[in-house]
Amino acid sequence: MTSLSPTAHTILGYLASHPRSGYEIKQAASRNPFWGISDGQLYPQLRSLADALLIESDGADAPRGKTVWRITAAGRDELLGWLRSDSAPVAVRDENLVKLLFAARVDHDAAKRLLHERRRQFEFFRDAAAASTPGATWTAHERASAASVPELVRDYGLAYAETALAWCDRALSAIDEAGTDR
Amino acid sequence: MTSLSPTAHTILGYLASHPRSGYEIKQAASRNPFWGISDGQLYPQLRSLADALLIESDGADAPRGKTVWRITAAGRDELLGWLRSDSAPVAVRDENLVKLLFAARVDHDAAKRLLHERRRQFEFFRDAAAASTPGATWTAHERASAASVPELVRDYGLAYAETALAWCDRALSAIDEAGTDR
DNA sequence: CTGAACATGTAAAAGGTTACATGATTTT
DNA sequence: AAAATCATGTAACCTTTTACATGTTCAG
Repeated sequence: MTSLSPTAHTILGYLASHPRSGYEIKQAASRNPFWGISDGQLYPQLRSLADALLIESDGADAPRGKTVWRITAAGRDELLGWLRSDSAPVAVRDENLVKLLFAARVDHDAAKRLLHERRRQFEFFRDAAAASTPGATWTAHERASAASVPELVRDYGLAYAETALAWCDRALSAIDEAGTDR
Repeated sequence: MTSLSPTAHTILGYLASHPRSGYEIKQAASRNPFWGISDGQLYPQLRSLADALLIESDGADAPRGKTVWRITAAGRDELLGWLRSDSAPVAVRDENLVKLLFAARVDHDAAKRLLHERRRQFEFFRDAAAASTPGATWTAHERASAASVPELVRDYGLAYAETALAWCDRALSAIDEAGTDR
């Protein structure tokens, strides 16, 4: 029936803890390295969630002409159903790594360049993950009932970044060794 | 002006080492966990690469009505240019992890279920990465000039999977501890 | 002879990004 | 007074996925 996209469900998830404006959802999402929500998608999705009666606004517009959205009971049911359904496998789009695979055969310097680029990318990723503590915006009650999952998720991001950075260093050494005897 | 998508460039990359049919590219891509190419995209992309004179086929159709494609000099230039240009940041779509973030507050059992699902996903991912040794299809000369990059890329996939699996176990213990005193 | 794997494609829809467009409020 | 940030939205485009459609060859 409803058949919402994962992005729509993610929006529902952000509203489950407390009401937020589109702008606030956007900011929360930008701190989440595992599911981005683009500008041009967020506001139309909010409309269609409202049309489906899964969220609603206090008709009264808050200070800066912003609209604060709140999840409905039906929205909570929808969210629960999503949380209990099977997830799509993790999908990674890693242009840098694909290039590296093809570069080695063709251009030794390009391979080194790519590994340095990769290091920069993952340093940025690590810093974003470190800053993504959603718990900071939660109420005391929410934090208490949440066990420590948000911290665990942050740690996952950090472990992922550290693994990637360590690998970059290993790969750079390996390539340099191979490069000395050309 | 060509302005090809990363997917088109990836196809070029697969053809750089040796000629292949669409089906063979499809298989190679399915073993690459870092850049998937879907069925409905591959064949149209091959057409447009051929129209742009970046690849060409031996008009003569091989055995099973398959078409073998080969990269042209212009295609090699295009590939080189791509390898040397900046890469899009790594993008991860991790539905399971996003759910987990929202599930903890709401449904303790759902969180455990998600972590077990995640374990299964990454066991599968690890096995796929272990099997993705593109070097196996290379000629001796290609392997010699490639340093050990494909092996490094495979190791990256394995390290990534192992990090994720270890984290699942840590998260499950943490959640179980929190769960005993509810 | 039947099923699995080989092999290539098309059409429609969904999903997502980018760029554009506008205006209010707060800080410097 | 300017710049930064807050705040919402639209339109066009691109990419990708899904489902469908078709036919061949090889192994059991």
